[in-house]
Amino acid sequence: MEGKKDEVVMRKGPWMAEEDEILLDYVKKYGPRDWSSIRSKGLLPRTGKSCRLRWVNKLKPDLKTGCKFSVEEERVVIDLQAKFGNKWARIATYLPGRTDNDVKNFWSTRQKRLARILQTSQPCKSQKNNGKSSVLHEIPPLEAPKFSSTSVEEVSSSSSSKDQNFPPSYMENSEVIKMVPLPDLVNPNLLNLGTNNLTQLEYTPMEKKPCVDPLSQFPFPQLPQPPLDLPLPLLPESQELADTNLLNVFSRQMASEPDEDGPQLPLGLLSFGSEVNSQNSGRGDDNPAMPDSYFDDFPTDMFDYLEQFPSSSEW
DNA sequence: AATTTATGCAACCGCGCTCAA
DNA sequence: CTTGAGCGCGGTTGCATAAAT
Repeated sequence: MEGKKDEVVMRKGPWMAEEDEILLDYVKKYGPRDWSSIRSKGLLPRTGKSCRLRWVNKLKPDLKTGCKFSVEEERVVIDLQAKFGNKWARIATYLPGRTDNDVKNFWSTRQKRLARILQTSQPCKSQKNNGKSSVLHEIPPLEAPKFSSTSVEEVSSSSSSKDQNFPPSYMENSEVIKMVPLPDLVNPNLLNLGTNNLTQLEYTPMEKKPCVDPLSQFPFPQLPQPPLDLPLPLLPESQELADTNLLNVFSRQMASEPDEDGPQLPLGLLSFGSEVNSQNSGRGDDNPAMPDSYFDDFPTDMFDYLEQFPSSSEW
């Protein structure tokens, strides 16, 4: 039926080098627009959508393809996700060389990883962990965070008024992001990280740098010196640093009201919350870090991750 | 070494928005 | 004002590869 209308069967799936060439050639001639005319001109048996996607995600110049997110980039994503929600395209405008798809994939991978870590760190869960306990295993009981909630709020207030056309100046404005001190939620020593990794990191302009795996280069030369005179810790595992950053963001989110976009939930709190709240169902009363509204703002299906696991009584 | 499982990424799908006819 | 094409975005899926067993 539909295949007949154009007498050309639309191709789907992975792109071949020749197709890429054709697409690049088209963009050179006509610019990155009128994607559907690529098909109508008979250049490629691909939909305009597919062409556009290929261009945006793979062929556009200056993309950082095949390069892991640096810690700076991670931080930007985490903070902006907290601020904007899942507005990947918007977040990507702050990350030169990254596409919305990159950001989206990065985030979902991260969410999964974190969920996994938190699941394996459930205290009663002896099961077959094979001693590969996560660093989060030893996170102390949650206490009320003591920190200011400046960073994200400031970003909000300073940028929201000109949201519509604010430039991707996230990293050009040194004032924009200042990490607040890590709250007591995570004891950096237990994480074998040291406070200095987790606090007071400011963004520096992210001009084009050679693409390197940031985690192999820790500590990062472009980051300002840590405020504390703690010895630089050994980097445990790459992911752990990243996850600790995420926890840092969790903590800050807990201290600030979710914005209109609604925060996507840091899964970490689910785990922490369950432990804390099992003691006092009147959460929020005894535990200011867990206001009702915080949980109420989460999408209902976001607990799905954890629901797939047996209850503690089954362990 | 073979098999299974986990992970990351590329690409597709569906929805909603914009804008020209 | 309506409508339909084009486009952009966010969510999801499926595959390839890495890691674990």
